[in-house]
Amino acid sequence: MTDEIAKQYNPKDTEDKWYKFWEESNLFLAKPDPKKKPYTIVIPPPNVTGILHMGHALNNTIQDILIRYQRMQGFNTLWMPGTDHAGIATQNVVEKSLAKVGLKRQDLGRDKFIQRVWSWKEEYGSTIIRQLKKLGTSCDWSRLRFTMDEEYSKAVMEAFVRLYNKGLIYRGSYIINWCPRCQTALSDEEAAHHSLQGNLYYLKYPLKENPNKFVIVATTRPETMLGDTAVAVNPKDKRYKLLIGKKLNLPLVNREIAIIGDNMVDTKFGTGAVKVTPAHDPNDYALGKKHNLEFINVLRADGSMNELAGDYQNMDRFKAREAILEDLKKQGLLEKVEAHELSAGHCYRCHTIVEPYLSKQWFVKMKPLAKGAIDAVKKGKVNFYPKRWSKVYLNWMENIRDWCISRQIWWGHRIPVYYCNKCNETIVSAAKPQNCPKCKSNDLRQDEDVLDTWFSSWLWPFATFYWPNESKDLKYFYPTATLVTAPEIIFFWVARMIMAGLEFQKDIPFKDVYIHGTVRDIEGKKMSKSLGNIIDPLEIINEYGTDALRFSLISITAQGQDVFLSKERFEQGRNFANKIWNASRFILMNLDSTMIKTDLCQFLKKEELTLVNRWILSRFYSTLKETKKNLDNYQFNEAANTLYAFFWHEFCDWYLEIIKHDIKNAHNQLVMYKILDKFLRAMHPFMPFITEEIWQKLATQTSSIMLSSYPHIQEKIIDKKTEKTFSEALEIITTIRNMRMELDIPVQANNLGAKIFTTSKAKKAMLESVSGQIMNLARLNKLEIFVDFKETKGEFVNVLRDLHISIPLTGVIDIAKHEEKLSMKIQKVESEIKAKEGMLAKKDFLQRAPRDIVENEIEKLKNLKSEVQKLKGVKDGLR
RNA sequence: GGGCUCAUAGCUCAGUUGGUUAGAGCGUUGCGUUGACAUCGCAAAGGUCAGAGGUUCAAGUCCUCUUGGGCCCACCA
Repeated sequence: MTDEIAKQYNPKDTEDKWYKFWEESNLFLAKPDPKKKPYTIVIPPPNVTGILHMGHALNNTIQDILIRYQRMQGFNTLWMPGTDHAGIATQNVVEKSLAKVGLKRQDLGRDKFIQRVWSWKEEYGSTIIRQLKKLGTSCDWSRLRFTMDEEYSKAVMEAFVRLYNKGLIYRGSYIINWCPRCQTALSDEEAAHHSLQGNLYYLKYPLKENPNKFVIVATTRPETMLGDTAVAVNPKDKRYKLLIGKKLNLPLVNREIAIIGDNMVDTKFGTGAVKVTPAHDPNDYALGKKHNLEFINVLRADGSMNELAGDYQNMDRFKAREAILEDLKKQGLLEKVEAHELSAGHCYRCHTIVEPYLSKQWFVKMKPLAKGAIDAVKKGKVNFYPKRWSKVYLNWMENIRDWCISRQIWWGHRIPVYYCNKCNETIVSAAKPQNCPKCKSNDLRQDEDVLDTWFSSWLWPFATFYWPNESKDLKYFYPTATLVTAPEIIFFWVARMIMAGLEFQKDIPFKDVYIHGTVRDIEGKKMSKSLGNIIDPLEIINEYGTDALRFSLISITAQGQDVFLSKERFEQGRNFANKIWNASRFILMNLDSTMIKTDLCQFLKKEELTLVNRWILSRFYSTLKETKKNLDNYQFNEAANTLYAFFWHEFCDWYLEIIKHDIKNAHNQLVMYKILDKFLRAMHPFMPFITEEIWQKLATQTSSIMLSSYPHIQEKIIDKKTEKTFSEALEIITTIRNMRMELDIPVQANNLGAKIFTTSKAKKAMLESVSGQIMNLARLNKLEIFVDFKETKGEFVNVLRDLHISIPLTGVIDIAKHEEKLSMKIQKVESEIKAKEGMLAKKDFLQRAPRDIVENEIEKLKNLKSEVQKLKGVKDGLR
């Protein structure tokens, strides 16, 4: 065939070329076809601001493996791609670039700013898509979606209106998580709790009736005291019982506040008296509602103190904290300060400490939506892999709280709610209404807020098919097969998609959820820019190739386990690619083109294959069976490593080395070609580029390996007996090689004769059938096989289980060393014998263990005993 | 406070219904290059499977506890 194949595999020569070919040949395209079964995956849409990191690389490699595997298995596969508008993140990026020229978004105004974001998106938003293509992902790019597309936005509006009309969306004033930097509300999930070292401050509030007496309260956020409207104690607490109903004088602001009693107060924490700030703490909010307290908000949206904060007005909340403590101290009202570990919510976008903040927001009632989503997982309609995540999911679902969906930013889906400026009527409508249905005025204004980004992403599995239109595609491809994602977005996204699917499509969005691990650095730290421990996938692709990246990543990803990465890890993938390359190169250089047209089955009807070929074919199909089983169970590392071990250590190290000496033999020609062909197909989902490149060099039936079928398991060809016989021959070869080493006999000297002594005629015949291979690889010029062991002077004898193996004793041998080796082996075997004897002496074992296990053990004991005897004989013969 | 997860060779990790002699990659040591591959080959060394108890004929694998990492959830002011 071709004789101009490079000695080393160079990914750069192949990757972009084949990707372009696949795309231009429309091989990723999917159309509904009633004759075929669909297999759909929707991509977790990366943020438009995203740049490819290892998490993406892992996530998308797994999806691509599934898609390519199922495509080759004959499914009508669709991998739906797209990007997410990522409201806060994208707005932040554009605001930053504005800040560089000294502008704020308010300077532009809403419409101009949004235009700016769109043009930013046009320019940079497809970066991540280009990068995904470098990974080899076989998405149907003709369907690329964006969560802010017109059609998609319609779906978002529709979902809002439907939920509102069902009474599942409401507006109200509640304590929400507020990010003072982004100046927007966040959902509970977007406020990530991290513990931090803070203080517990003990403040003294004087009693009104006797300013020399105090109630001491403990707080971690002293600045909120400006908004205190009560102090609460537990009515059962003897210390404070009598004070309930009395008044305190709130320091610094000189406001009168009451002491109230409530069972919620923990008598053991702090002093047992708690300051109540209903506008700045969720607990206090509840108390405020219950006891009809005043709600005094002392903060502005940007985290500075407002006009109600008196002297502290305009100070940042943390500056105000210091000032207030200073003043209290001066007045002798700071009792003490204790170090205290606390946990505070942090904005998941900018990591600023969020403020519990009272404001008017839109919410989704979650309990009614959660019900079906809980059942779906409990009844196994949706399955998590690994299973344990279903517990995490259920625990969250069962304690679900309402979802704050309004954001005070500009980039996003504007809430489809309009207010009449005349009569104050609220109108909820997907499209802007002409006039107020109540007073007919056309003076309407739209709600200023936009929706949480996740309020659009939760519709992803069906909104990408233009829901609410009942498209053919939606009917055909929904529900999808598998969702592949990371654990941190189970709540954000997975759970909500299940709820949305059941609510709007009346069906689950996907059957399986595969949760992979987090990619970490070698010290177990999460990879992040700020830590500077990032391994850039594009750099790895550049240096080692995409297939190397994909293979290495997959081979170390045990199901759902975190991945610890160092750069060297990718050498394994590169080396493997090179190994595949060179083995293929060898085969191509030696392949007789007439042979490859022969059909294996036809050939097998006429002839029985030689042993070595029966062996490798059996090994291949055993490997394939294992691989498919692993893939079907989402055990990607096992699948990859099974193929790796077969190809490298069985096919290359043994098989090719054996047939090398007789490569033109028809059997060898046929089998090496068939196995390479089938191996490439089995490997293709993992390493798409190199497999295509080699496939194209083989004479092929189809234009792309992508269009070929995944190999089918040929159960009839799996022959465990042959596998066993052959592996024994391989062990004999290793033993003889070791003996040569011990005697320092050079491999090149092809003048060594060996003898094998066995114990039965049957075994002799079996060994004779593989004697050619043994001679070949042990570099022997003569091999004699006998039934009974006869000691011969001047021979170097070793024992392999029930066999004696001997070669002429040339030169000097270190008898003492060899004796020691034998002794150690004898010791080991004897201890095994002892263990087996103990086991077999137990009645319980004989009675309760399955018969085949018992028989197996008896057989083993017999063999061990005979082995130890032989070993002893050889040892005695040494002197 | 609740939950999850990890501890197996020098290092990073596999080991899924309990049943041969616990595996891989890297690293280490020795040998090897006149045509598949040094991104290679042949071989070797290296493990009380964190500790204690239990279930079982049989435990790296199941149960309980202990120790030490990591993670998630939670309105402890």
